[in-house]
Amino acid sequence: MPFKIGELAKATDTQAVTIRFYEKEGLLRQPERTGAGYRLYSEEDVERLHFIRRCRQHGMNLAEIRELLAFRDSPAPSCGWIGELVERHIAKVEEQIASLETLKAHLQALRGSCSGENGHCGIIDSLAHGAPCPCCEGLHCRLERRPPQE
Amino acid sequence: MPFKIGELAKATDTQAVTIRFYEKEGLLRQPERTGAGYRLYSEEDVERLHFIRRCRQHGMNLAEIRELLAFRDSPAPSCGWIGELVERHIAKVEEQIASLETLKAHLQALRGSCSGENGHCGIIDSLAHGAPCPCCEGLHCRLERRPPQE
DNA sequence: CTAGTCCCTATAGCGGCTATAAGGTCAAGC
DNA sequence: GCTTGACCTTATAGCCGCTATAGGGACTAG
Repeated sequence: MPFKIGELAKATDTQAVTIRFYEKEGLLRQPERTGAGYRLYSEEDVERLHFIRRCRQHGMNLAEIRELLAFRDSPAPSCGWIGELVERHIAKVEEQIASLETLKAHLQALRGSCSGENGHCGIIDSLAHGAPCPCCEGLHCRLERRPPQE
Repeated sequence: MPFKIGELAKATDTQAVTIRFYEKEGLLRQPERTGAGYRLYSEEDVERLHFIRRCRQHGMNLAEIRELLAFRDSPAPSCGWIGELVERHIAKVEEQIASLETLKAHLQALRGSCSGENGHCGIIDSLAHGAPCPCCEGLHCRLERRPPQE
């Protein structure tokens, strides 16, 4: 009945390396091993990894996920703080959206600042001398730290 | 008239380490040095660094900035591709916004899924068994890769 | 002459993976 | 039995754009 890492990977749409990474990070338990040293998983692991991946899809970081897993592993009677965690999360997402909207407006203005004529680029000029982008005074909005895999 | 790295840092709201990093990356030239080895900068460097920081604020990565600087350093007659770069950039920002809006909706649904009663958390349940967040099938939306400095 | 502020280089770390190297294991087909 | 190929293992380095740390030198004011 137990299965190897490739199957867990397929079932959860996660790369095997990532699974081993989660194990090293303590998000997944150390699994049983076959005689040859292959990791062996069960349905329970599928569920746990699903949980982790859902959390990642919701933009939670590994520290937050660790907290949630700890709760899941030993449920306390009150879970109000989980709602609060989600709440805080929503607030962060809203901030990001607002920041990106401002950025977009600024980029649109930038795009319009060059006529493409007389061997001189207004965009370059604006970038050198124009007003700073108001969206992210402290360089908060780091887009594209990694490009979406294409 | 030339000034040291601290002054350049202050003038452009950039950390000295970051300036040295840009130099290593080839975005800033190797500056003159004092007898003691201190870097010496001019107004031109302020302008160039300003340019770089503006680009960063607009969410451009260092590779894109390198392209723009190359153009700035040796202006060609036609600069249509710069407009296109900005255009592509706007498209990416719009994608991000859309992705975040979907995420937000999903988080709000999640928040509503727990009554906080009978020692059992609906949010945890939804995360383990609910539908995946549609916003980022391939985990495209990596929020918070670095938290905004606080 | 000391304290404090600036500057220098070099190296490691952040998050969440991804990629690469170099090899072991197992089943199927010849 | 022997090869081929798909799978598994560990270990290490790299991605990006910095940030932090260690360990030191230079310069100024009191």
